[in-house]
Amino acid sequence: MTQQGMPHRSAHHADALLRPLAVFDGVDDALIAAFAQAARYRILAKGQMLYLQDDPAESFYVLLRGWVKCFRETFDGKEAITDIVPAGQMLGDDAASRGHYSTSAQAVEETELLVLPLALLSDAMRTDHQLVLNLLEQHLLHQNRQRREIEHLSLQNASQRIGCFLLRLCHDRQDSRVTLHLPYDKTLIAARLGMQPETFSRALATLKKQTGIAMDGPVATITDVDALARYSCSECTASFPCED
Amino acid sequence: MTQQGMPHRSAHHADALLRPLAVFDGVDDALIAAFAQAARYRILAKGQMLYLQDDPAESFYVLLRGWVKCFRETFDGKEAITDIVPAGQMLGDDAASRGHYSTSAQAVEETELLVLPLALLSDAMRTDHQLVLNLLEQHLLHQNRQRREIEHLSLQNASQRIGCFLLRLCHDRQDSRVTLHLPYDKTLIAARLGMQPETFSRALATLKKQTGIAMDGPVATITDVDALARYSCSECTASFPCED
DNA sequence: CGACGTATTGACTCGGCTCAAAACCTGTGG
DNA sequence: CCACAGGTTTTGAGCCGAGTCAATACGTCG
Repeated sequence: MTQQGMPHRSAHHADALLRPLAVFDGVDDALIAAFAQAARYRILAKGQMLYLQDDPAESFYVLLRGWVKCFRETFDGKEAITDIVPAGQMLGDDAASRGHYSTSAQAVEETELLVLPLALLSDAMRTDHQLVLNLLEQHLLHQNRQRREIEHLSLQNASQRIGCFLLRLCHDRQDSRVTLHLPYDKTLIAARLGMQPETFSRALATLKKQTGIAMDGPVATITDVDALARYSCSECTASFPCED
Repeated sequence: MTQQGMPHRSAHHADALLRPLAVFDGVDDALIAAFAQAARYRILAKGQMLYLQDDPAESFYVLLRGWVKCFRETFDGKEAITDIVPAGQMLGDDAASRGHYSTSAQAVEETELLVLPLALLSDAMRTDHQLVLNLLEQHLLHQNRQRREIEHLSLQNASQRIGCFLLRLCHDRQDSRVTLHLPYDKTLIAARLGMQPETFSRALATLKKQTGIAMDGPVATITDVDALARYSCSECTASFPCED
């Protein structure tokens, strides 16, 4: 048994990692086991590409640790980030019907993931009803998040978008005072929110003045969550606890 | 037989209208018939609301004629348009799992539609595999379109967004010269593209100068489709025939 | 014709982008 | 421990695209 440090050797481990995923909720054990059997383990270094937009797709992925940036780029090198996927999420599964990836994907930092054959997913989708229902459910959630992005880009200014981003990091906001660690670079957050790093910096400064938040490097302290919500969500179509 | 002018009386007619929809592709005849039986016919006047964001949902709809604007609005009345649905499309079906509508919907002009019970859809989703696969497929398409919106909002300027909008109206562009009629008001197009009417007007003027297009009221004549594509798509992540 | 909704044009403001420089931070090797 | 190199973040100055407010043209329908 190659137990410690090498989960890739063990279908048993992969099984335990796959089972909690939302897409596998209520799905037949045998099917999950089949996926686990076929799973390969892989580590990406920071900045390493996982796949390229329009590449023919043969695998989808489950992130175990780290972050992956999904983006598309124009001919002259500008990029639009469509998603930054956290650990515990599935990635690239939307290629199942299209046959090629709709975005490029790159590791933001050192990242562990499971590699799974897309063909297996396509096959399972043909027969497993629950699986398809779960996929549909996930895509609806994703769609709502995208809808929110569009609203924010056209209605909110830079400071409000940052505020909204911070609010979404406060899941546990029964407390009015929250301290949290930014999940990744400010530069990357800026890109994610569709603005330049300089703009991010300045907008964050005004956000500090307007609402009572304080920053110490990558650590934000929000003294009054409600004030932040009032400021950020005033131009938002969703009322505060910006539901996912 | 109430044949002409009153398709709402006839389940036979509804059947013929539902069958060509992408979601019903390959679906059991009996199931389609069940939907047709339950279908009600309705006409909306221009400007009439179909449903409101966050309303409990009991129906979904199939547009037969006209256009419906889907949007959400902020507390102070600004609105973000998320979609403008053409005839032949389904509407409000995403409420099946959530139980309430995620946007408001309003008729842009006089609009005919079929009203169908959402409960029937939910039931069918529980048992009919093909239907769920079709729904998933449709949502993936929709998601790609939304992704494109996000890119455009963050990368393209006003003129390029308009150009891209026009290009998407030229499905049949083996010909380099195309004449087309704008599907609805310029004001509405402007809102759809996330800009003010004034900006739209000015941006369209520069687009005329830059590429060889001409406008006569709501009729656009594109003399050189390729030139328009070169101008509009230079900041786009998709190469020209901006696939749907 | 007059009235209303739609479209354009003008003058001005302002948010965010660009280019450039400085301030920080973090890790590395002497 | 310090010096240095690399990346990240901040600050500054100037510019440009799009929003705003206001006025004017254009259509169409009564």
